[in-house]
Amino acid sequence: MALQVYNTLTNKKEEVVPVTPGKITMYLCGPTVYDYFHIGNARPFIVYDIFRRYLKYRGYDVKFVMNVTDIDDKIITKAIKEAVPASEVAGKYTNAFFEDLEKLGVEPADEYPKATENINEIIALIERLIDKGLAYQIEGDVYYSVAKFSGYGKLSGKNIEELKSGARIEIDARKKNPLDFSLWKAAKPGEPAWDSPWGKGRPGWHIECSVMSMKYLGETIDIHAGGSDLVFPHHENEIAQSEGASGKPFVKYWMHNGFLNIEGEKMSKSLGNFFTARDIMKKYHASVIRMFFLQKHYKSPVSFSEDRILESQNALERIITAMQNIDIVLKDIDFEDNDDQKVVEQIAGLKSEFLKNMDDDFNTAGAMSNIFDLVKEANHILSKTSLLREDYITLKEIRAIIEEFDSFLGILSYKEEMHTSVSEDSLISILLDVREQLRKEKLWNLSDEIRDKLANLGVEIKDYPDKTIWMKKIKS
RNA sequence: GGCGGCGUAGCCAAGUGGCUAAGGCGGAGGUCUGCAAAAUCUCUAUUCAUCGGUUCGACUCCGAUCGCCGCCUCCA
Repeated sequence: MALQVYNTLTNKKEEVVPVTPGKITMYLCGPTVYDYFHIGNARPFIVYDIFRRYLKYRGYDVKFVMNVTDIDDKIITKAIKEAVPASEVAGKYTNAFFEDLEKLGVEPADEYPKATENINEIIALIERLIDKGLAYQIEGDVYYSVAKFSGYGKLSGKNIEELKSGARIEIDARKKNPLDFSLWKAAKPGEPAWDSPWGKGRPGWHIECSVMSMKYLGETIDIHAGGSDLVFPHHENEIAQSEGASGKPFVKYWMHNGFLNIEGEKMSKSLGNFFTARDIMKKYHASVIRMFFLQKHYKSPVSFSEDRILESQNALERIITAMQNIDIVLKDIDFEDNDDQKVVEQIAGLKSEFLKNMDDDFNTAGAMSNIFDLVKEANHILSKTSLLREDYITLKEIRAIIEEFDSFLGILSYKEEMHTSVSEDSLISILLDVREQLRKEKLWNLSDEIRDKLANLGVEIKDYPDKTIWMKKIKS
């Protein structure tokens, strides 16, 4: 089955046919850097990271761009509050953004263009829109005239007349239409500003994504993604700007992820009901957070709570433990590398189920169940008293395939990074050596005391016939 | 009011017009183990919000009702 994606533009699942065969251009609306991002903001960063890597795994040449909005009302407000330059606020949280992304195991985008580094291009696009009669200038501000763009509303399914009658739209008497949005904002005293044909000012929020998408990926791109709250007005406005200027379709497939709710409400900065990703990661491994999102469909709303995260942690440990157990069994086995045809076919069947789910609008929740099918098969073999040659081959295959999938899932690092501190590692290994001696002498009281005390410190021990392994674990 | 989405076991969560409705977490019991942990085996939805309709047949399609959420204002 070919790769299918739910397209917000058509409200249907569609087969992905790239603009250029074999290549995928993908744009994700990035952060406004005025604060640390929260765990809800992390969702698109993680899920589209997984999708992008999956597309690469499937053989597409993927070019992925995410913008950084580094000039904006919120940044200015924060800068005033903290009595520092806006650029300092932006700089600080841009750095934090990259740090957190890396910790989340997100592969760097091909480009991270910043608004302030594309002012000339932004001005050029606004001029183009003015020339085409789609935008107009008032006292140093420039507005987009939505009535001039016939496709306005096609993404969000809204029409201009209905929107106009909506009570929540702020009326600015200078605008031709209340829905007209700003492309360029005249500078107020003390605000950061750039020279432009309309005087000193700064770009509106929507224009930068149009500029950067077209600049780095072309006038028509394959996938443009973001949270579902961006459908209107942000993405609607991007279409108006981009298609208004280029006359070409802006995006083939619009993808929108669902929200993270907390106690039934959307997690958001303005509601104040949020946890920053960096705080969550102090307590839970990034792989656990990825697992949490992987177990849900990206379009569904998700409730956040520590219980849910813990559930994901336990589920992830089932996979990790199986991988460790396979390693222990396979470690001393030397078998010639000739594959068993029956095994290969069986595993290929399980593999194709997984890929089928991923191809179906990135059904990661379904795909994860296929991973657990593999885990179950491996555990089943591991529990047998004596293993046949084909058992070893099956284990080897299962291990390889899960590792292969992890090239885009990014969850197996849980194991490795639970052992980060060298000094801690060596101390524990000494304790375990001692305990091993005690166990040989059947001094169970002492050996159990070591185990229990380590457990109190969050170091969990598992005894196997020929070795003992340990990992750090957070208990609820 | 308009637009979009959702309601599947104790919890999380896939899914299909028709064989036994995935998987995970949690729970119960048995096995294994010095004890733990891990693992394994068995059990944990005669039923998919409610009510109608279409159909030989629907949880899956259509309509209505109830409930929940998002967007319509900055927002992932």
